[in-house]
Amino acid sequence: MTDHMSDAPVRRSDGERSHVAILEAAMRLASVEGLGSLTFGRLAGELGLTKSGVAAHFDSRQHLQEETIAAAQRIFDREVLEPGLAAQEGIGQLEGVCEAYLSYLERGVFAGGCFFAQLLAEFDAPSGPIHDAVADGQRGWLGMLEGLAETARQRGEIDTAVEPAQLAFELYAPLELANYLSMLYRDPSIIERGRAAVRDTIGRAGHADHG
Amino acid sequence: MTDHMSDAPVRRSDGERSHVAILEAAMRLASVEGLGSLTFGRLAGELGLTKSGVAAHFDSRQHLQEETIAAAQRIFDREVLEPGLAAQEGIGQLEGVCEAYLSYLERGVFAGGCFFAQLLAEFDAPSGPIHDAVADGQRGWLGMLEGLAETARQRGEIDTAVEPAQLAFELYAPLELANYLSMLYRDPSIIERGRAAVRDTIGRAGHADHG
DNA sequence: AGAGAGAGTGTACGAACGTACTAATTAGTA
DNA sequence: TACTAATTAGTACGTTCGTACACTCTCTCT
Repeated sequence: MTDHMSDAPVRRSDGERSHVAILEAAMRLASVEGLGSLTFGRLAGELGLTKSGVAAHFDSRQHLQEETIAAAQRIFDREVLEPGLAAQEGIGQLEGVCEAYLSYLERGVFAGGCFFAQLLAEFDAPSGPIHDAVADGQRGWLGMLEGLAETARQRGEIDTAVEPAQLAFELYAPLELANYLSMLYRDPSIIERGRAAVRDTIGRAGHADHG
Repeated sequence: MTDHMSDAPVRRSDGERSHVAILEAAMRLASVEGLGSLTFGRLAGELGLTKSGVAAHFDSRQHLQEETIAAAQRIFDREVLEPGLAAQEGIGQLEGVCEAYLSYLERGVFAGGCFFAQLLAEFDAPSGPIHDAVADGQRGWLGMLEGLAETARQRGEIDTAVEPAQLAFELYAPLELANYLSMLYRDPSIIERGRAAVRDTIGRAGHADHG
C-alpha cells in the first residue's frame, strides 16, 4: 500500500488533469451564468467529454458546486487576499485589499467578474445549505474589512469617530458596484469610479475634520 | 365593433384577474429566485392553475418575462421614483430618491429585495435581449441620479468640484449593497448602514472643505 | 336567448436535466 | 508482462421544462 489507511481512490494522472480542467471550466461558467447553470451536460459539451465522463468525477451535482466554490475561494485568496494583505498593517492593508479586489476585476480573473459577487446575488434570497455557506463567506469578507479598519483605528491612522463596521460597508459597496456595472456595460473603465470612491472614503476616514 | 381597429383579443373580467394574479406571483418569484426560475409550471403550482392555463396568458415564456419586468417597473416608479422626486428640486430630490429606495427595501415591496438588483446580477454577464434591456434600465437609473446631482450642483447645493457621475456612483453603491446584504443576512437593520452612507456622501459633497 | 370567443383543462411531444447502471479502455503497479 | 482499478463512453430512467393542440366551460355581447 502506497497510501496508509486511505479509502480514497488512487487518482490517475489523466483523471487528475480532467478534474482540474472540469473545475476551471466550472468556475468560468459559474462566474458568468451562476452556479445554477452549472450542469454536467454543459461542461461536457465545453470540454469534449460525455455527460457521464464529467459526472464520474463528482458524487453529485451538489458536490460539483461545492468543489467549484472551494476552488474559486483558493483563487480569490491567491489573487486578492494574499497580495492585499501583503501591504503594511493598518490603513495600508485596508487600501491594499480594496485595490487588490479592483485589480482582480480589471485583470478578469474570472470571466464573469467576481465569482462571489455572482454567488451573493444568486443565493441572497433562497434558503438552503448553499445560501448559508455564501452568507458565512460574505460575513468573513466583511468581517475582515472591519477588522482591518479596527486595526487602522487603533493605530491612529483613521479617526476614532469612524465606526469600523460602517467604514467596511462603505468600502465594500463601491467594490461590488464596480464589479456589477463593469460587467453589465462591458466597460472596465467603470472600475476607476470604484477606485475613486475607495480613495475618497479612506481619505475622509483618515483626516476627518471633526474637531 | 366596440374597439376601433384593434386586433387585440377582448379580455374577459376573470381572465383579467388571473392575468394580474399571475404577474404578481411572477414578480414575487422573480425577485426572490430570478427571472430564470420563472416557469409556467412553477407559477401554476403557486396559483392553483394548470401549466397550460398559465401559459395561455402569454405568447411565450419570453413574453411572460418581459411583462413581468414591465409590471415591476410600474411598481418601482410608484414606490420609489414618484415619492422620491416629490421632494424639492436639487439636493432634495437626490436625497429623496435615495431615501425612497431604502424605504422601498425596508417595506419589502418585493419579497426578494429589489427586483432590478436581482435582474442586474442575473443578467450582468450573459448576452441577449434581456441583458440589453437590463443594461438600458440601469443606465437610466444611474443617469437619473447623475442628472439630479448635476441639477443640485447647478443650484449651488453641492460643491462644483464634485463630479455628478462619480457622486451618482457613490450613492448607488450603498443602495445596492444594502439590498444584497439585508437579503443575505435576513437583517433589515443593514439598511441603516446604507442610510448612513448616503447621508455622509451627500453631506460631504454638500460642504466639502476644499478651499 | 343564442352565438361567438376567451378562459382553462388535459394530453402529448421533444429537449435537457440528474442519476444510476454496464461495458470498454487505459494508466499504473507489481 | 500481466493484473487491477481508475477513467470514460454509452445507455436508460424519471422528472421538468416550453410549446402545441383538442376540448369543455362560461362570460359577454348582440
